[in-house]
Amino acid sequence: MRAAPTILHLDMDAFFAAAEQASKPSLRGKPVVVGGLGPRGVVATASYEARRFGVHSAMPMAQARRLAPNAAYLVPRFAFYRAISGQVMELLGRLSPLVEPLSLDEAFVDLEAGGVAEDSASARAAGEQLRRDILAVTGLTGSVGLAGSKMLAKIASEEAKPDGLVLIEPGTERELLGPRSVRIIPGIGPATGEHLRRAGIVTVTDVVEAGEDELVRLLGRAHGASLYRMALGHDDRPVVAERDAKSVSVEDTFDVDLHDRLRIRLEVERLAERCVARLRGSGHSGRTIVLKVRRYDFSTLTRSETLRGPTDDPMVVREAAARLLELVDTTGGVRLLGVGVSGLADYTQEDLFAQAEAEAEAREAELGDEGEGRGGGPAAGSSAGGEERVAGAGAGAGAGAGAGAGAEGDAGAGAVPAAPPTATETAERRWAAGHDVRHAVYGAGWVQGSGVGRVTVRFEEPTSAPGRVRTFPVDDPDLEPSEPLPLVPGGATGAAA
DNA sequence: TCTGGGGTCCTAGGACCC
DNA sequence: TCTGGGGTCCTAGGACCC
Repeated sequence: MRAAPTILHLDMDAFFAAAEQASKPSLRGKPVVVGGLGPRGVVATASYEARRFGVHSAMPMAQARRLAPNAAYLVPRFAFYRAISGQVMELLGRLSPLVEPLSLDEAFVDLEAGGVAEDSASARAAGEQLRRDILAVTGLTGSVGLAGSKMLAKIASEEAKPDGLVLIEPGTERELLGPRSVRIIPGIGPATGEHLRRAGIVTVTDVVEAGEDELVRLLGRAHGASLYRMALGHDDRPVVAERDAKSVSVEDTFDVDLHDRLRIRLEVERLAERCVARLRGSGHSGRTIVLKVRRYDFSTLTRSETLRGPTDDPMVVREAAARLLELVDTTGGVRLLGVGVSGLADYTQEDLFAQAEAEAEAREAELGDEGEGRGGGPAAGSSAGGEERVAGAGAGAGAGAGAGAGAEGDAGAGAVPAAPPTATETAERRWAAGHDVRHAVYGAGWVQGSGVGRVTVRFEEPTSAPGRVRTFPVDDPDLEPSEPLPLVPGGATGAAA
């Protein structure tokens, strides 16, 4: 806890929805919901207009449609959001070398380390200037929290929403937090909140009065102790610029539960390959393969296997995932499958030196197992790990960085169709709601909807007046998908990440 | 038409070692 | 052949966050 409020937390306001409104003049001031449009989609972000109808993040899309039938429903365009996020992060980088992104729309900044603020007045000035810069560069609003710790800065930005700035003066945190619900403390979710409530602990003051021992008894060592410290306003966690990834995973929820064992196996293998593509794209390999299965009744289980050494070989991961699937009973149907890799190592197969080292270590471990070797023997089924990685080295050499690019475009929020798409479905998929298009005659626009062989386009762009709607056949040769346009006049934005 | 996708951190039990 | 404590690794599950 520092004496001056020089830790800044930025949170963009209703980020995905606001980006869509900035991009589409006809949606400004109207309820907009961004999320998965399939039968099992959920809300990623609702605009403030949509929130007035009770729509919020993580709500099933079907429920949102009942609450706000007249809202605009759009699929997320992650490449677009990533490009805007990049601009925002660039602005943060001008304030300090210590910028810790938490997601596309959120970050901590250590203003003191950047030398741009040393007291309340200079911190507030930096925060206000940042908000003006973000608006000028992206056309979007963000809320800023300033405080002497990360936790308080985050609480402050929450209080500041939307489009505001709140500074918590060091020394005032106890009286500010005291009467508030424990739920304002980051990390206290519905389950912990309910657990505490049953113990008679509702406010932050209640937490302090309960004492550390009682909290540890209720919540366990780490959680209890950290909640107690947070309630006192004690939080010394530093802003950390570069955090290493710990795992990479992909998962799909299917529009309809999968029953056919062969189909399930095929999907697991496809997921394994996508996962490896992402793994390689991030320049990693990993040791532990995790299979995730969500059954028809929403019960979720995971099975994992740790190899002797890290791999980024698609075949090794695919086969491990397939072995793990053999351990799972899928009777009754499966709604979600996922494949992940953890225990990441900082190199890929192309890094031959590191690879040779890992193999030497693997051999040592193997020998060691018979003698004085230490700690846990090789996991079941891992015997293939070492050898197959060698086979993969040749195949891996060519793929490299490009592999990750495939993951860029995949919109996470949509569910996967249960059957191969028909030609019409494929054409309609090209015209995903909300995506930008260009027509040879009418110019720039975006897809308002598609179905029964037709696509409806609204012709407008970020800097134009609200435009009008026209409908075309899905295979109209004059119509083609296009890149997002800059949100601000003369802005360099928009291009895919 | 109930409930996405990508992460992080923690706990708890068992194996194994010293 | 009875007790024991500490530490690491692995697996499975759960809470939480955006």
